[in-house]
Amino acid sequence: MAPPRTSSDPDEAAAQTRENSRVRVLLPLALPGALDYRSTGAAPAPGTFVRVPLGARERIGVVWDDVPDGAPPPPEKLKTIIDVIDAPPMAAVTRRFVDWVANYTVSAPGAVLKMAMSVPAALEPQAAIPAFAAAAGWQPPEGFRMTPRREQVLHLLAEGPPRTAADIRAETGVSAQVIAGLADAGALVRTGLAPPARFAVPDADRPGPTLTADQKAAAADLCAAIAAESYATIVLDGVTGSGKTEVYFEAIAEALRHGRQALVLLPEIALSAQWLERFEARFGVAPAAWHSELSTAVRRDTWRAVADGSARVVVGARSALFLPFHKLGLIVVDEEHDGSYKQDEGVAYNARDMAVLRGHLGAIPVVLASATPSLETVANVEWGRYRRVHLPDRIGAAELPEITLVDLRATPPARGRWLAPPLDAALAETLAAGEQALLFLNRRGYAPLTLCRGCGHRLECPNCSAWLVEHRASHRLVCHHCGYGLGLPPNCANCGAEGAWAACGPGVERVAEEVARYYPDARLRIMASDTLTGPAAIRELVAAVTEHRVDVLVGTQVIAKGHHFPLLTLVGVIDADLGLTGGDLRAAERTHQLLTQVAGRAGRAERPGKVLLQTFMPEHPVMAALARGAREEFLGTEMRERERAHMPPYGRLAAVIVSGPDMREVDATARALGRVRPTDEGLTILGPAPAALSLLRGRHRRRFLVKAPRGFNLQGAVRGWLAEVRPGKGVRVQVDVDPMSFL
DNA sequence: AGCGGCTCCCTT
DNA sequence: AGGGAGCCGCTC
Repeated sequence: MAPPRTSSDPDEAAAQTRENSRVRVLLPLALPGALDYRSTGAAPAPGTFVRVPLGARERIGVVWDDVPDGAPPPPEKLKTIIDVIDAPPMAAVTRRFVDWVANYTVSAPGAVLKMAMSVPAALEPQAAIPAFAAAAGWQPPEGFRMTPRREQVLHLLAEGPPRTAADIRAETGVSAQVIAGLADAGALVRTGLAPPARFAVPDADRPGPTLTADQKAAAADLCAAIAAESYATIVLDGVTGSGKTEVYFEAIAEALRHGRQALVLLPEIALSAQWLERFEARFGVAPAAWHSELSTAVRRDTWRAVADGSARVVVGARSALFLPFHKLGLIVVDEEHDGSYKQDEGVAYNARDMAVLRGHLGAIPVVLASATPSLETVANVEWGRYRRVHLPDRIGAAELPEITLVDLRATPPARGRWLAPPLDAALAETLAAGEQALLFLNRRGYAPLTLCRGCGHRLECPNCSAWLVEHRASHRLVCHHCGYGLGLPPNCANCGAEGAWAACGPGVERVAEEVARYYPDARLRIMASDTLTGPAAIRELVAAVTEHRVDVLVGTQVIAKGHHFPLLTLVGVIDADLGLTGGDLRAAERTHQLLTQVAGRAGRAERPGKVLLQTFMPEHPVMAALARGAREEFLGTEMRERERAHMPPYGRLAAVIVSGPDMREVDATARALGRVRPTDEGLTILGPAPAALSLLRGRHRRRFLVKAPRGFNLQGAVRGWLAEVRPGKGVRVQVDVDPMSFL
């Protein structure tokens, strides 16, 4: 390695360092930080995508602008950047976002970068479409015959831009031979055309549905925030059926008028057929969609279109947050309370909170929409961090449905049935009136537990501490955590009894069986995530319900999400207590949200809706609040409870999960962590304790819960703590900042 | 996350 | 000695 050349000329010295400079490159791998490379020639600017050698292979990374951590590697270790990728560089705001998310979630920046580089194919050179252009200054050579057809083609191309052979033929009617002949004569040159835009521009000024006075006021409020072009988080808090979607559509329209892109996050994009219809009704075209089921070609084109700004509105699942927006002007998080915004595997992040962070970094407004805002969001409004825009009423003549509790102790269902007499009667009445009913049970399959009548042996998953759920339609017993499945064994493995299996408890299939038996004429459908595979199936079912080809819909929580069925007047909740068991501190909040959303499916048009909640504990605060429509009261009580326990949003929480295939190794690592737990003032570390699922996918799990006051550097403390212990063989230590479950 | 390189243990 | 399988640790 040649020593740095000393020079008396400062300019020359500067040129020298630039020409052989050290460049930080972040790779989309779970490495602890960026790596240093040498660049021949001028150092590429931060954000540039570069191909670099890594061990024996090559990877594409991004030139990063962070400061070296620890001692930089000696110059002789540096390898040289192979080449610069010809793609728009990663924007500074995206780079900062990656760093912030990594920091917040206590994960490797490269692991976050991987989410922001999820489409490697988008960085490859874009294939141009072959086309012809008129050759500049071409003169007919000796012996060239200028036929009318040839002249026609030359005239066309002299006037306009290059065209494909197919376009030339379509516009002139000449044959392929004419074009080839002109190309041979040098009159036309082959060139490349950029592929046509995949996404049409939504029309912001297309007249949409007429808004109510409340909606107009709320929309004006959001539009003012867009026009300010600065950060703000606005909570769009409106009851189910109040038309929140149409309100934030106006904010999207305003962002479009300002030449900006808009991003809408939905909890489950695959289930949002109705949302897409409403978008098209308002803007005339479909938005760009982003979710896991896109084909690779669509994914690549969408990524590029987001990067070059031609995709103006993107609707997507949480991963859409990491798309390379060119000029983002608005983020909407619809159903912000929804648990599916939380990613649990890999980088554990909550897309709602990271959306707020992204808005902050990009100086753009963020809209959090919900009929049942999370306690965190309610608290942030109270503390003045978020602003609230309220829609108190349903639109049109629709009223919020009346919610009645069915006390299962006073009026239990008949033996072998799940519908108690009051719900059964209401269902009969609804069907007689020619209206639709929805029976809600948040449990897939036929029965959640199968046991042997002979010895009480339970069928459990070998890889998880969970029962196998019977799915009668597919004749299988399935683990809902790892996917393990088997057919029902003929004999009990424990006592050998034959055919002595007893199905315990109901799932949606079993409720549907009961409806089919007692209401043989009712047209019945089941809606659950495992019975509806793919957007087409969902679209079909939604259409069937909307067109009244279905009388009774039995479903899990997938039905709670935003569907609008005008003829649906009865909602029956089979087991309202289901989410309250287990003692999680968030259980009451989650149950209140879920049941409010489910109840909100009833009576969304002219006909009034009715909701019956079957419960063993009608006096429970959640049930009482639902029955009285006392949301604010419930939130107040719940908030005081959290404050008393120093739990979120009044305290900060992180879960540390230690997992591995060998229980002794897991326990050894957990105990080692326990011994060196930090003792900072204000910090409490509980554990190690068996995690909620102490065995999951063949891995034993132990868990710590780290509690800290608001404003405490929780991530710093956790990072420092974990760095002190080397995990045992096969053991992984994962951090979940702001866990959804407090258990 | 991969991949080389290491060890360990089995085979011949 | 030869060689394959699993695991550890490095990657600028």
